[in-house]
Amino acid sequence: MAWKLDSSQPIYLQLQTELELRIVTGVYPPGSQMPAVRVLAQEAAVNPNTMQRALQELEQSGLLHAQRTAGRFITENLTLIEQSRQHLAAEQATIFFERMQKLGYSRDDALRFAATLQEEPI
Amino acid sequence: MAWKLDSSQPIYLQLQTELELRIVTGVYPPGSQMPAVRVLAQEAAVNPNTMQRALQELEQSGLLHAQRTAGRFITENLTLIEQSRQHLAAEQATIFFERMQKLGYSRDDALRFAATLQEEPI
Amino acid sequence: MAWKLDSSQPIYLQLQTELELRIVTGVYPPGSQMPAVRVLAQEAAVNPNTMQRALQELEQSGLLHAQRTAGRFITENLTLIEQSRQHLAAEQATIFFERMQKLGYSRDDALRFAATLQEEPI
Amino acid sequence: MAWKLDSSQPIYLQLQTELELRIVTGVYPPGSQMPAVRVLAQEAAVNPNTMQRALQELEQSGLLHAQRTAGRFITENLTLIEQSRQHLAAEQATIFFERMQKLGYSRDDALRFAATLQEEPI
DNA sequence: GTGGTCTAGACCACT
DNA sequence: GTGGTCTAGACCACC
Repeated sequence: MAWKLDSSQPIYLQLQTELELRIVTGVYPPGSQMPAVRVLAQEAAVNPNTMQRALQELEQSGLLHAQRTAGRFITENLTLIEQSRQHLAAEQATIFFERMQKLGYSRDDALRFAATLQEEPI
Repeated sequence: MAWKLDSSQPIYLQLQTELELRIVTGVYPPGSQMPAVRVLAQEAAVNPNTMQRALQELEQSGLLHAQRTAGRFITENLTLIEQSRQHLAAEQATIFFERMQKLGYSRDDALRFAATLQEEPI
Repeated sequence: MAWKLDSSQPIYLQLQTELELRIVTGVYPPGSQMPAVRVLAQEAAVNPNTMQRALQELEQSGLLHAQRTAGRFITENLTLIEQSRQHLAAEQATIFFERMQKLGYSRDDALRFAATLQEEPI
Repeated sequence: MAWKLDSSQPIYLQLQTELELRIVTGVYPPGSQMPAVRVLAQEAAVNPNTMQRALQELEQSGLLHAQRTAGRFITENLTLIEQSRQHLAAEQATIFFERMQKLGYSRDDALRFAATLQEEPI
């Protein structure tokens, strides 16, 4: 699985977003066990500590819970997962609005512009 | 001025987008002279050849035109600049739609979601 | 059974408190025989001499009495055990008051505060 | 200043509690600048990363805020500090109740017992 | 094997 | 100088 990381943001935040995305999209289904920290870290080619930090932050949001020796598990709370999905979506929308504002589009203008786009506009 | 470059894309494409953005937003106003290649290259901390390539691509699009000895100038054709602005905007909108699709939002859903966002949603 | 020891206090005092707690709470019932020193020492992962010292101190308080060859026995004097229970409780209350005083609570304030706590306050 | 650490709990949690205590009791007054991470770490004889972790957790609670290059500052929000004081007090009270319960005292019994204690009961 | 903690030491951006 | 991030590698408790 692809772990694309860049230097525009701290790695642990990017890992956090990617993990959240995978949970929200069902790559890691509700109630299932997460791969071990060390496995994920190797996949993403980062230090286990960095991956651990990303996982811990997700744990605070309740999306994950760790069982000392048994591993980490995804929450079965679908409401929480749906909230997370909306959180990620809000993030994307905000980025979009920010960048459009740089180009001189108000939020309304940006929405109107996007609404008139053809399927493959570039 | 900031030149943030990453390795996710060829450098010259990132330079091109940044230059386009500056022209479109009036940092480099219509009809004015562009800074010299060497200056721009130093600012962005890239090889002058790479900057040269980005500028040449912009010449092809008509946004810039070179005058043998006097340097490069931004076009005075405002229609062209407006087209470029819409091109950049379309790029952003496409990125937005792609990411929202990953999250399970259709184009309509994405627009509806964005429209309901408050000012400081994150 | 858990023997959690730290370095904040002499080991034998910690052993003494733990043994007292077990007698008071009936883990070692009145009149019954104590496990052998060596067994206790191994459980707690301490030197038998250290455990021996803790037991001797308890003998002085009357909670235990040794019978030449047969081993050590817990007292059947329930009044003595009850006194010991109150002694341990007083210790805890004192610690509580000390820490609350550090936080700016007088003894009365501390009691009033504790009385208003809900079941799962943290 | 004393930094007493034991192994009964993760160090960063103990540091967190100690820092909270110092803020709440005015050792570090509202609005003032905290000593630098490296200074605190040396004082407590721990790794700067461990101290940093403790500080970051306090930052999440709002008790501190970091200014990238200028240092960390204690909040001026007295309400927040008072909340923190009550939080620490609730922690102590809970520990007290737990230990008294081990000794066979209900919450009411524990309070009644503590209320009858003389000044120097041990 | 698992997650959790800690240390040592490095580099970065910012001022 | 400051805080922030990252890595490498160690040890622990638990089962």
